[in-house]
Parts: sequence; C-alpha cells; structure tokens
Amino acid sequence: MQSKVAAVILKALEIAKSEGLLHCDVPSQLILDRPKNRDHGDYATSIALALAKSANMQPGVIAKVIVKTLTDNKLLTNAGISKVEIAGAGFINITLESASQGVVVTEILTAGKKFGTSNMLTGKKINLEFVSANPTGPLHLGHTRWAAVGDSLGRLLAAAGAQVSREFYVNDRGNQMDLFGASLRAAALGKPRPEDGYHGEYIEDLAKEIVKSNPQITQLAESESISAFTQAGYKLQLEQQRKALDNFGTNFDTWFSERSLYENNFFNHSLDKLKKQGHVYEEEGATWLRTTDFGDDKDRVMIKSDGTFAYFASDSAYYVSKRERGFNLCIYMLGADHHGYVGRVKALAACAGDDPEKDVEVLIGQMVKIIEGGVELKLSKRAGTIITLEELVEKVGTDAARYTLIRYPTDTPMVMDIDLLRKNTNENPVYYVQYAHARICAVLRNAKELGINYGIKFYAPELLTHERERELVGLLAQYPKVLSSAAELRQPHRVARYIEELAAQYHRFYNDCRVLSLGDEKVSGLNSARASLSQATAQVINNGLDLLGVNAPEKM
RNA sequence: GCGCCUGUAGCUCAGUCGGAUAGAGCGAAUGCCUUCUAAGCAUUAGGUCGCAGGUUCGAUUCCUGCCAGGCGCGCCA
Repeated sequence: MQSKVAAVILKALEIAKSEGLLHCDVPSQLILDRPKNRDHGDYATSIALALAKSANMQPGVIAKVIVKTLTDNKLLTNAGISKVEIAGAGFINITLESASQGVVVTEILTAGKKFGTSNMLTGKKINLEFVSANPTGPLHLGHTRWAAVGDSLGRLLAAAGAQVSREFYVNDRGNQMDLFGASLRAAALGKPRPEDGYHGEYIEDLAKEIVKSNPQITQLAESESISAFTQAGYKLQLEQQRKALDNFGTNFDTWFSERSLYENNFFNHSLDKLKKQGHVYEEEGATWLRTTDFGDDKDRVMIKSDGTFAYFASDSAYYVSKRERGFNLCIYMLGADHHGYVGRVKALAACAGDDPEKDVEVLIGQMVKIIEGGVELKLSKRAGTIITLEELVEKVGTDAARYTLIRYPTDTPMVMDIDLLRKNTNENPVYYVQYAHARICAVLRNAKELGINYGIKFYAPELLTHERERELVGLLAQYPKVLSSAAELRQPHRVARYIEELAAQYHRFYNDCRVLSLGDEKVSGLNSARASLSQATAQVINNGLDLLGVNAPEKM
C-alpha cells in the first residue's frame, strides 16, 4: 500500500513538471513517514519542503501543486487514498480508505510465517561469527549477549534472503590452553594454581571429573599430564558450552577450531596468499603484516621471532579461510573489550585484497551489567565470580534472558535487573508481548466456539473503520519495513521494540473493540473482520518473536 | 596521550536516512472487570534531548570543540 502511495505522488510530480507547474528534478524515491500524530493521517511526506529550494518555490505552493495534480488526474482512488491534506509549512498528509488499508490483513494471513520476509539480501553469503570463546571456562554474560543477539541477527538476515552460516570460533590454541591444563592439574593435585591461571570453582569440578574417568592422569610426567588435562578439559568444557548454547536456543552451523588452521599446511597457504598482495614483511626476526597500509594504528606480528605464531596469525588465516569458503560478507561480533580489533580486522581484509567497507563488518557489543537485590554483581574471571549463561537462564529463564538481551541496541551498555526479570508483570516486556499473543489465542479459541468464522475468506476490510482498528492495521503494515531496516542496520532490537508496540496497540484495540459477539447477539461480519485482524496480529507477533528466538505461548 | 562507545523524564531505556506537540515501562496520583485472559486499558503529573558553537527554511538527530562516564591501546590470547 505504502509503495503504491509513494508511486502515485511521484507520478503527480512528473505530471506537474511536464505541465510546467514545477521546475526541478523529481526524486526517484519518495519518503513516506508514519506521522506520530494520528490527526496527520496514515502517511505524510515532507517532499514539498525538500523540493522548495531547487524549485525556487514556497513549500506550501508546491504542496498545493501536488495535491491539485493528484485530484485533477484522478490518481487518488486507484491508490486507495481517501483524503489528502496540506498541513503546517507544506507537509502532505494522506489518509487511506479503510478497505485499501485493510488488505494487509489478507496479505499477512496469506503469507503466514513468511510475512515480512524479503529478498533484500538475496545472493549474499554471510559468515556470521559470534560468541567465539576460549574452551577454558563457562560462557559469561558478555558471551550471552552475543549468543542472543547474534542468533537473532542470523535469523533476521536469513529472513531478508541472505544465506547465513553461523560460526563459533574455538580459541583452542596458545598459552591460555596450557594455563587451563596446568590449573586443572593443580586443582586435581590440591596444589596452588598458577598465578595467572584459572581460579573459578568450576576448575575443581572439571578436575574431579577428569580424574574420575582417567585416574592415571595425575601419575604422568608433569608436561604430559598437563597436556592430558588440557585435552580432557577442552573436550568437557567445549561440550558444556555447546549444551548451554543449545539450551539457550542458539545453534551454530560450524564450530571452527583455531588449531585446524595449522593443519594440512593451511596457514602457510594463507600466508602465501597474503604475501602475494605485498603487505607481508620480515623485521627483527618476526613476520609482520603491514596493516598500517590500511589505517591500522600499528603493524601486526604474525610469526614471532621465536618462531611461534601470534594470535593474529590465526586471525589472518581464519579470514582467508572464510573467503575461500565462499562468503562474500564476513560479520564479526565482538565484545567492547575487543573494539581495538575493528581497525585490525578491516586492515586485514584490505591486506588480503578485499574491500574492507563491503566485505567485512565488525559489530561491537557493549558491556552488560547485572543487578540483583539492588547490588551490582561484579564480574571477575580471576576471582571466579563470573555470571555464566547457565546461571542467567536459571535465574530468569531462556525467554526473558534472550528477550532482554536483544531488546537494546548493542552499542549501548546495558543493565540487567534480575529481580525485575523474575516478575511476571508488564514491567517485564517479554511477558507483555507474550501475554498479548496468548490473549489473542484465547479470543480466537472462543470465536471458534461461538461459530464466528475468521480468516481470509471471511475478512471484509471495509468494516474496520474504528480508530483502534485503523491504528492496528496501519501498524501491521509497517512490519516488513521494520524487518528490512533491522536487517540492513544489523539491529535485531528494532524487531523487539516493534512487537512491543504492536502488543500495546492490540491491547488498546481489545479494550475498545469487542471481537466476539455478546450473549444472544447475532454474529456479524464485524466479528469476523475483528477476529481476522486478531489472527493477523498474532501471526505478526509470532513471526517477530520467532526472529528473536522467543516462544509465543498460546496460553498463559 | 590516542582510539571506540555512551550522556534523552526521579529510575531503566527507545527514537533520529534532519521535519509538525520528543516516546515506553517502572515509580507517583486517579479511573475502568454482574460478558473476549485486569499478566490488560485510560487520564494526570514529570524534559534547557550533557554544554557551547556551526551548517539549514527547520537540529535531540549532521559537523567541530569541550565536559562527564565506560572500554581499549603487547612479538598475551
């Protein structure tokens, strides 16, 4: 509907220009806003103000020309417009006819689960890397934010037509792993842990489990024993992470091991590739990538002077791997403590001969604070007092945890109030939205019992003339736009905010417009129309929640 | 010192491809269930959109500078 309206106004501009009423270029696209104020109609455009300068005319005059052209050429009825008004300095407010506005309900009921999807990103093969952690401990709050947001973003990008592969990068190389093994062994032997080792209680538990399944492990020579502990701990911990994520509704297509980058000569292959681009050099016995060629603040070491690989070596090979596997967009989701990586990753892409603006995106998730009983829980891995994904889920449940984490833009630091999330009231937005869905389901169940037919065949859009109905229909029509802009901006929180608004709008409608027939009242077309509208609303809430990975219960 | 993020109602936060009277929840006050799920709805109160300049017909939104807070700046991973 919206595109039809925009098209008709553009057409009016063309006609006005050809008739010599307007002397300026006609834009190829027209922006239609949804006015905040309902008195301003269903759509509004400020095109007259925008064109004022280049046309050298008063905005109000241009607006008049547009409106006159629209009416004179009888363009209004075809686009389903019932009213066009000029307001303020030159805004054009457009009101749709109920019937034409209401067709969106039919569209929703026809498309079902697919309503809102698009082909905006068709042809994009996206590698979405998120969570990526050391397999040396439980996933903490920062990981959890990305587990929720990343998963949702993956669904969103797929809904926009992209082919998405979700990838978890397992940091299973380097001295963190050795420290992990040494910490486990120390715990098993009751010895003090290494100074900069792992100190959480979970180390004790893991150590016990490892010793239980392999009692001889402590008898081995120290270095063998440590590496045996490392291996065993790695397996257990990775499995635990996988389970926790699975339980959280977050699944990955690929668990990519950092170690595997060094198998089958892959690292050398990727280094050769980089060398061919001419940004690799040797200095002081080390091998460097000249990332400063592309705006990084310093060059990065890949092979250290002692011959071992720096972390960045893995990064570079990993990137090459992603590109060789055919991804034409690599999205990295990193924590705020890694924001220094942005320049480096972009420069890396450039060093590999790619376009850092197009082929790579780095999203930074700010810190999450958690408050319980009015006190901030301080997070320290060292002291072992981290809040884990499992603990969060245990405290508030998967739905509330996911929803809350997704609800905020990731570039703002957020505070989670555990006490609030435990409340089953509308202080807690996830319940508010879920309640709206459950409420609709209840209404529809009752409708069936009363013999009220609803659905595409029984829906008469022209009957929906009440202000609440029009508002609700108008909001439903916005959903595809919300999805595409959320996908484009990589901001799943927009979906959450939208369905909150939709839930609120439904509750308002529900309060003012009775869906079901009363008592002995005869069932009318209006009952059917309203029930169909309710059904469409439930469908959109369901679709939205689905993108967030949150349940849409039919009963609460 | 340099870089990234943030600063909007008492609290937690949305919003802004530049547009008409800046929004929501909580908290405060007051109404609405002899008939759809009151986990709901409505009304009222509450704002120099951090500060100062600039661009513009128009700036909370864009630009510059400053102030405040968070986080980073290893041949660690």
